[in-house]
Amino acid sequence: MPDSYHHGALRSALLDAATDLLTTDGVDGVTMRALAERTGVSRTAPYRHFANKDALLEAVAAEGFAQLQAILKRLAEGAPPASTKEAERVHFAEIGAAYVRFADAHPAHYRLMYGSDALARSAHPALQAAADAAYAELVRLLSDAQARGTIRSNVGSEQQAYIAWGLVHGLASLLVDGQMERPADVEALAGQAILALLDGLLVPA
Amino acid sequence: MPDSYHHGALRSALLDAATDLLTTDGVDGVTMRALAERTGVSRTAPYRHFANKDALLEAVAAEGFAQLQAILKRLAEGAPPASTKEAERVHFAEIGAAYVRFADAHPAHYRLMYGSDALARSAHPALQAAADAAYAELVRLLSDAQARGTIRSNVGSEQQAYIAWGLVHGLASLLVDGQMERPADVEALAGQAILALLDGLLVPA
DNA sequence: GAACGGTGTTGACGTCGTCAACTTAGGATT
DNA sequence: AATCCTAAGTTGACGACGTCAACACCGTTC
Repeated sequence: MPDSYHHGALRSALLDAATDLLTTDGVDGVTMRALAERTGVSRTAPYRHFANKDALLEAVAAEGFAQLQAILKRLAEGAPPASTKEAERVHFAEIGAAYVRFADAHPAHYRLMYGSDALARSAHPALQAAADAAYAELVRLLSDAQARGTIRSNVGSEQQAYIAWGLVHGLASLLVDGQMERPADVEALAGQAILALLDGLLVPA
Repeated sequence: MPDSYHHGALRSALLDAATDLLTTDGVDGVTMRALAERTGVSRTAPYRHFANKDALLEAVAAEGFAQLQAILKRLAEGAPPASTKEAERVHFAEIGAAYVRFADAHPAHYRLMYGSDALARSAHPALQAAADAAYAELVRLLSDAQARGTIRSNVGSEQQAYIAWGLVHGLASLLVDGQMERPADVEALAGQAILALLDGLLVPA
């Protein structure tokens, strides 16, 4: 039913179009009017499915959190619990690399999720929940490693999670915001960063 | 000369007003029209001093880079070259804390400098230079420490700079973008993060 | 004192998000 | 089968925004 008065699946068509525009033109390219045009409806038709632009962007961001969480969860569960210390090192590095790879592959999406383009969490509790779910994977990873005795317990795993998250998020941010020259191998840099955090920068005493 | 036709110092008044608005209302609060009103001139008067809004924001961001660089430089030079290893640890932690303190004290400004609100570096070479100058302080800090034998040389100081910068920038970003619950003591967290990076997360073999 | 150029003003345009009022079409109710 | 209800889509309009074009003012310089 192409030219019917009612679109039929406008809501999901809008989300798809928004993701497309986000990818090609960045968050500024996502305008209600452009979405309407892309989906072949009039300017204000999207308002029948989303209260306003923020609500639409919230849905797009939430999809991103779900994707990221799935990636982290799959990797976190791929850890054989009683492997060697070296295997654990490599595993942590892979997770960090996967996080940065996600940001690098979907920069505008990542910015919408975590950057200044992000919506105020307080006004969007559903988003907060989606973000928390992704973060929880990271905390679990670290508290498990503490329990196994792999990593130190001199500070709580919550604080370690802040630190580890800060590191990968920092690299991801610098990358998607174009703040650093693009390294030759993004994932290798992320992996090295994790290894540096695990091993320490100081020369051992 | 209050009510004279010509303002006299509009350019700097605009920069001050922009900094104010940035602080109170965020980057979205900085509109050309609001700046004009604040400085008591008409809508388009600012265009006599800045080609467009981006040029004005560029000047504001550049001021931020200069401030940050000054902070880092002062701290970097405060390092007695032949101090104890423990003093060096603390010193690094202080620098990291100072970086995060700057971001925390001027969140909107920091976002304009480094976040998604930042202008495209390619289009603003002067900004690139200002940002590079601030970053150079960090690289110097690390390469000096490598030369002294304080920190490892298994990877280059350039990569260590990426990593260290990633960590403090990540924490700063999470903070200014409201992604994490505000920790009780921001600077303490930043300092701990640096110490964790220096010492390593892994339980020593 | 006349011309000039830097500075400030007013008017207008196109873009954006969004509200209000109207229309359409298809399913449920009589 | 005729009716009505309602979700979904449309057009028109508004205010905010960045910014261009044309004009007004005024201190400086010949």
